[in-house]
Amino acid sequence: MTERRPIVHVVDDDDSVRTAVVRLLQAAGHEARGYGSAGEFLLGRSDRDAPGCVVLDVRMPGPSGLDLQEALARLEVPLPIVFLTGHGDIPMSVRAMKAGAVDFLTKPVSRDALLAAVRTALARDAETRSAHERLHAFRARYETLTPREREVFAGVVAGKLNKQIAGELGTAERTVKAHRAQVMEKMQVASVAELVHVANQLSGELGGFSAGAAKRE
Amino acid sequence: MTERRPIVHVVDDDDSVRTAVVRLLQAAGHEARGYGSAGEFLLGRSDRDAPGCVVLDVRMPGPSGLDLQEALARLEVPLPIVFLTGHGDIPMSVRAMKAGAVDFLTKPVSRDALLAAVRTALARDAETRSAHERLHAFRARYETLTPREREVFAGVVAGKLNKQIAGELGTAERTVKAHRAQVMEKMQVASVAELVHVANQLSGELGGFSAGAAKRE
DNA sequence: CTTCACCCTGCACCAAAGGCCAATTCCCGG
DNA sequence: CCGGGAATTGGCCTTTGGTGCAGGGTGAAG
Repeated sequence: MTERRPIVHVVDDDDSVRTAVVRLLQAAGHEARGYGSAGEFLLGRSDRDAPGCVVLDVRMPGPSGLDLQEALARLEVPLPIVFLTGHGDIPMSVRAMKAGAVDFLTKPVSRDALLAAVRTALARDAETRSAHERLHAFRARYETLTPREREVFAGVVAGKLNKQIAGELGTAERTVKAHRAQVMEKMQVASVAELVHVANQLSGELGGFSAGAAKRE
Repeated sequence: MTERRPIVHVVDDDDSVRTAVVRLLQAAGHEARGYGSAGEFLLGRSDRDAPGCVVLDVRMPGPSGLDLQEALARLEVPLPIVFLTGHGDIPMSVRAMKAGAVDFLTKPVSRDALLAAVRTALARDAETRSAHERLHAFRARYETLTPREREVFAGVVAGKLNKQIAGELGTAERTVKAHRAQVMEKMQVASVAELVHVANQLSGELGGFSAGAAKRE
């Protein structure tokens, strides 16, 4: 895979703080880059979805750190954020944490605390990123299914018999078998168990089929 | 089911604040009870796992709110916590939020903010509680499986053929079929799809079988 | 010793799933 | 108008899955 080195983005309008943090991170072996404002950060990222995390000052001229957090949350794979501020208050920190921030540190921050938070953030990013990639492959395969195949897919995952599926779709059982084989082929799975497993993971994004009982009475 | 009314536990050493909060909650239609200390709360709960949530002051004589939070986290179904304090700081709020607190409010708190937080807490409790109960039933059924049946269970969930399972267990295919039927019976599912679905949910607690491919080459 | 739960197995039978080959109809874009 | 993908259906045959019936073995508990 593209084993890209994670990048720590440091966004702070205070030059001295920013460069100090960047150097500290680099000294600890991280790839770090500084930005003077939220806008600069958003524009300057060539690699839109490269792995990494953000160290962010809350209070800055222009868009605040919280605004930036909101913007980042809309990315496909949102970068974890470590807040770092000198003028914060409790409601602000709570809001940031509720919105998924990894940590909310106050200046002056200890070297260890910052590094620990960054490590946590990078770890979280790696996790969500790999989870996301795993699902991405399945979603891509699902996209290749024809409408009819998707219906059969749903039926199979729900534990229905070919006969039942055929009845519901108003077609012959033989047809369902054909589609079913196509589904297994396209989804690259060898057993119903695997198919269900995949479906469960995708369920959030595809509208639940939930494997609800077949309920043949 | 036991549609018990959720209870809001208010823990605060300040009598006036406590009674005020309790009354406010009761006026809003909640079942609320007050406790003067963490210890009093822990001892006074007859219904160990009744639904509800906790409104908690961080700074109290004796065990602090954060200590109590830690203690609650060890319960089978931890009660969601809304912190309410007059003497908090950012690190404290961050720590509380990281530990799963629903909100961290500062005194004086607006009536609406408190009620909103309590509503959120109760909603979260109801959710985790129902999820927990759902899994509890499955776990109980899984407990009734004999060792052999569990092995077959794992095999089936992994998408293996009866023949393969038989080979691995060193028994006849017929035997596997027998166990398999028992498993379906005991787990109260009608299809492999359902079984896999259940297994996926339990996987965290049972050591993953992950439905990894059968890989018969 | 008897009872009981658990484990194992054989035979037969039916239902369901899956592979192989082939053919028809519909509809879209070139 | 035509090629081609999608959807559909058929038949045929093999492998699996699921059930019923019957029976045997072992170890722990009463």
